[in-house]
Order: sequence, then C-alpha cells, then structure tokens
Amino acid sequence: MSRSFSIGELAREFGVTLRAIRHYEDEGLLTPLRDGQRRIFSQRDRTRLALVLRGRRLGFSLAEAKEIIDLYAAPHGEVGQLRRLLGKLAEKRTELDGKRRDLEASIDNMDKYAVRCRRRLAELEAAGKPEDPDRAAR
Amino acid sequence: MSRSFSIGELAREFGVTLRAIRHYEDEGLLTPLRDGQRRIFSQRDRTRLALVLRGRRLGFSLAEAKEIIDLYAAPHGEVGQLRRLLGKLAEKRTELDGKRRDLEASIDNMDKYAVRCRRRLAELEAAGKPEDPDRAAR
DNA sequence: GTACGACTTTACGTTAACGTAAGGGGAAGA
DNA sequence: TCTTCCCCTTACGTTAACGTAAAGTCGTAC
Repeated sequence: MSRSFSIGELAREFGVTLRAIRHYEDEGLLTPLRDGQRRIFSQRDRTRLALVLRGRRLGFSLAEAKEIIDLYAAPHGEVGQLRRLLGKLAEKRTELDGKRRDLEASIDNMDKYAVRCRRRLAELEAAGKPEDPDRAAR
Repeated sequence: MSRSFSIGELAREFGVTLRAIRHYEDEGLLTPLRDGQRRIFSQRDRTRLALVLRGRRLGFSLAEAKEIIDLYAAPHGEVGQLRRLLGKLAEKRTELDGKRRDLEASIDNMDKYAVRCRRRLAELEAAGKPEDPDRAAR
C-alpha cells in the first residue's frame, strides 16, 4: 500500500497552488479519490502532477501534456493498440526532438555571445585600467 | 544595404499571422521602419522574429523572450555594462539549462517506455501469430 | 476609372490557465 | 464551546496572446 497525499502536501512539494491542482483535476489530468469531500491523491497522481508541471515548463499546454501523459497509461492489451501507441509515441518524440533542436540552438547562440562578451571585457580591462585595484589585488 | 521585408513576407516565411507580428511590435519585440504607413522590416527584425518564435516554442512568454533577446542588443560600451550583461546572461543560461534537463528527462522517459512497448509487441506477435504473414514475408 | 491585393488602424472578442473572493464543513486542540 | 486549520464548492475576475471584424489607404493591373 503506497502512500497517499493531501492536496496541500502536493501543493507544497511542487510549489503550486491548491487552485492549480484542482484545475488540473477539472481538466482530467489528475483523478484523486475522495474521503468524503477531501481529495486523496495517489502516488500515481503525484507522478502525473510532476509530469504535468514538467510539460508546462517545456511550453506544452495542459491539453498537450495530457495527450502525452495519457500515452503512459494507454492499454497495452492488443497488438493493434500497441502499434497505434508506438505510432503516437514516435509523433511526440519528434516534437520533443524539435524542441531539443530549438533549445540547443538557443544555448549555443547564447554561449557564443557570452564568449564574445568576455573577450571584449578582457580587452576593456586590459586597455582602460592597467592599474585596476581590484585586478591588482588578486 | 541588406534586404528588407514586408509584413506579409515575414508572415509567410515564418507561418504566423499579420496580427501576431503587429502584436510583437506592440510589445516592443520588433521595431520596423515605415514607408508611409507600411511597415518595413529589417534583417535585424527578421532575426528577432525568429528568436521570438523559437522562444515561444520553448515556452517563454513574450516578455521573457524580449528580456533575453534584448540582451543581444545591450550596450557593450563600459566595463560595468558588460559585467551586468554577463551576469544576466549567466542567469538566463541557467534557466535554459533547467529546460534542457527537463527535456532530456522527458525524452529519456519516453524512449525507455517505447522500448518496453516494442518488446511487449514482439512478444505478442511471437506468441499470438507464429504464422504472421507480414513477419514471414521478410 | 475601377477593381484588386496588400497593407493600415481601431476596437471588441476569445481562449487557456489559473487567481481570488465568499461562504461552508469537519476534526482537533485550548 | 470556541477557535484554528485544512479542506471544500461556486463563481466571477484576470492576464497573455493573439483572433476577428470593420472600414480606410495605396499602388497597380485591367
């Protein structure tokens, strides 16, 4: 019997509001049980919440996140289902790869720019203040 | 004298609407010149537009995208400016690294899951249809 | 000269993802 | 018993990022 969580616990752990979590439930991303009125989140819900938030940080909408996450819960019973699942996985994988290219390009870009800036800074420091006290103190 | 572009050209090239581009101008992300009323976009605007869209795909808001992109146009004159610029670059770089971790984790996750699915599929095919015509034809 | 086609402004509308406020329930501790 | 938490529902509000509609301006092709 694995642990269960209150909405407050999850909110604190992941740094989100109660409202947000309830909203994710409304959107079908989480499906907590109930103890009376209170929501009881399972370990599975906790994992799904983590995936939702990661998706959001990567720029996916809740609907897109749901699409992806739901693949991990799709039925594996029949060969046909498995084939379709693998197809969709490949689709999403391509999308992730696109983001990866975008991200690598952004990082590359920024790193190269930073190198130029540092070089320029070194030049300015060497030229402008050969007597720079901070530098001399080292 | 490098080329210039009409709003329609850029919209077509990047697959966005005129409205979106105008909106980016409203938000200060693009600063086209004018020929009468018509907007004239420079090569620089075109580059910035590309950066905006890449940022959006990575889940940045327009404001965040602007912050980053504007770093590339920040003044390099004085040592102090350069130091602050390098500081902010490091900040943004950290953010990008976070996204990279998220993205790698997502990809990893999905790839591992796909492997399990393929294995399962192979099992099902081997067990269920030893006489599978597709498989036999190979 | 008029009919496009590409562009303009102004302005209201829409959608997603929550924020926020109001009012209530139940358990636990002083 | 009263207060304090922690949770609940309902419902209206907000913000970002555009969409969309209406009406006008220009240059050019017919």
